[in-house]
Amino acid sequence: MISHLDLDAFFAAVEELEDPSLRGKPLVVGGDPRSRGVVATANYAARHYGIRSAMSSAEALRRCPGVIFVPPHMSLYVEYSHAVWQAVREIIPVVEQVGIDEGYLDLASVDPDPRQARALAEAVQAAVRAATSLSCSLGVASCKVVAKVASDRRKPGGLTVVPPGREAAFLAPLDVRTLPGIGPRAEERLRAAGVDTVGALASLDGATLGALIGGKLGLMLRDRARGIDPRPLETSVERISIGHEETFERDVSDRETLYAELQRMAARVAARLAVRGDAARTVTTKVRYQDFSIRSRSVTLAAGIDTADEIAGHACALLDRALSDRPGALRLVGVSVSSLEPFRQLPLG
DNA sequence: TCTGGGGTCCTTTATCGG
DNA sequence: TCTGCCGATAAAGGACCC
Repeated sequence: MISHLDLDAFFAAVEELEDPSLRGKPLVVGGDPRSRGVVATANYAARHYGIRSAMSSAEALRRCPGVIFVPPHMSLYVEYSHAVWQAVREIIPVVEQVGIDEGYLDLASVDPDPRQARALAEAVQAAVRAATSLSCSLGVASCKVVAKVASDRRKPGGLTVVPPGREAAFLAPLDVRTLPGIGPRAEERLRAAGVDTVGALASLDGATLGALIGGKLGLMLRDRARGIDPRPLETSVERISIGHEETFERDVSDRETLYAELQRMAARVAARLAVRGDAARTVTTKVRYQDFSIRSRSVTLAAGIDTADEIAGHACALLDRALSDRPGALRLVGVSVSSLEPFRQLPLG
C-alpha cells in the first residue's frame, strides 16, 4: 500500500506557527495585492471567503478586505519541510517527495499487510504533528493516483483509506476535475461532452477519448480514472532544468532594460548550476506579452556552459530572436537552462 | 491594474541524413 | 537525379502541477 501525504495550507500554517497573532485570522501568503501578485496559499479562515490558491491577490483583497498578506519566506518553509520529512522517514523510510509539501510513502516497505496501512498512516500523522506542530492529510491506497485523490478528501487533518479492490468505486462519483491530470482545458472539453464525473471518464470509449483529450494522454487518464496507475515510487529524481523568471510591475519594451534583467537572472541560474557542479547545453529565453501569451526561443550547444556571461549572452540573443518574430512590450522575461551534465575540468596531462 | 514562479511532460513541427 | 519515406533530434508550444 501507498500513502500520499499533503501538508495542510503549508505556507500559511508555517506563518501562523511563527507568529501566533495571525492564528485563526484570514491569511494569505503570496504577492502584493497592489501589484501583480497572486495567492500562493490561503489559510482556512481565508478560504472561508472563497479565497483560493492562484487567485490574484487583488481579487483576494476584494473578497475579504480584512485579509492579512504575508510575503513568502521560502527558506523558512524549506526548514520546516526538512523537519517533516525527517519525521516521516523515521517511520516510513521509503518515500518519494514531490515538491515541498507533499509526497508518497511506501507503507508496504514497512509492513506488506494492507490491514496495517491505516495504523502506519496514523503514526505518520502523529509524528509530523509532534515534530513540527503541522497538520497533514493522508490518503492510503494501492496506487499513487488513488492515494493522492484520497488525501484530498478530508482536509485538513484527514485520513482516507481506500481498500484494495475499491479503487474504481471510490473514484467514480467524484467530480472529473479532481482527477490529477485533468486541468482547466480538459475539464472544459469533457464537460461539453457531458462527462462530469471520474466514473463517466472511466467508461469512455477510445475514439471519444482521442477526440476529447488526445490518444495517449486520454488512455492514460482513463486508466487513472479506473484506479489503474502502475507508476512506481521514484525515490531519487535528478533535476532536468533550472530557471528564473520575473514579471515586471509594468510592461517593458526597452531592450537595454530587458538585457539587464536577463543578465541578472542568468547570474542566479549560473550560481545554482555552480552549487551542483553542473554545466548546461541548452539555454531557453521565455517572454510573456501583454496579452499573456508566451513565446520561447532556445539553443542547444555542442558543449556545456556554466558562467553567467555565457548564459546571458545566449539568453539576450534569443530574446532578440523572439522579439523580431513577435515585437511588443513584455510583462515577463525568464531564462532557463537544461540538458544538464556534470561539469568536468579538462584532465591534466 | 485580472492572471507568480518554480518546474515536468507530451505533442507537433521542422530539419537533416540516409 | 528526383522524390518519398523513415528515424532521430531539436525547437516550440501547450497543459498541468504545487
